[in-house]
Amino acid sequence: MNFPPDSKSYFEIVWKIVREIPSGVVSTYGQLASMIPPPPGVEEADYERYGAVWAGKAMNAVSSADSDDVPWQRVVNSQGGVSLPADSLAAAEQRQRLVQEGVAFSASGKINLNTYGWDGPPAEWLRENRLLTPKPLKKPNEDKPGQMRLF
DNA sequence: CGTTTGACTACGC
DNA sequence: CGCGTAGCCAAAC
Repeated sequence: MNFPPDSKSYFEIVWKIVREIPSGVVSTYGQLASMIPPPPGVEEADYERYGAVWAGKAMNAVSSADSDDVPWQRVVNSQGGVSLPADSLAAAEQRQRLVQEGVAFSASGKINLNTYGWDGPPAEWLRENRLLTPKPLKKPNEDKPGQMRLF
């Protein structure tokens, strides 16, 4: 399917959402896309598949646009890892910025989304902006409800 | 003007 | 748990 007819406008929406991500937590490309309704003329199936790619392009466009206030470092891939070339300067900066915010990386360079994953903006904010409920950053398996920890 | 290349993911080994 | 692949297309080379 084609790139959104008005990619600039799509980017703006992505940036708007990213600005809502609090310090110390992270979102993913897929989660961002899940909050944005499919642009006009885009089949839902296609959107589900490539929405994350568009979110990535939106992030790619950040530094070169009037979007310096977008906390781009808080967007990672579905596995909780930095998606820039591992040896790039930008990747190093992203990791550093996140650590500065208190986000921890595992030995393999991944962030535990169960701990640092974003739940999304308040329902009211979503409604005001005509956006959808984000897909959870999952793995309900690890923090078993009902299983209490004794210290 | 043909090729390569992405700030993605889910899926299969 | 890690690596490769498909699907898709605009842009940079």
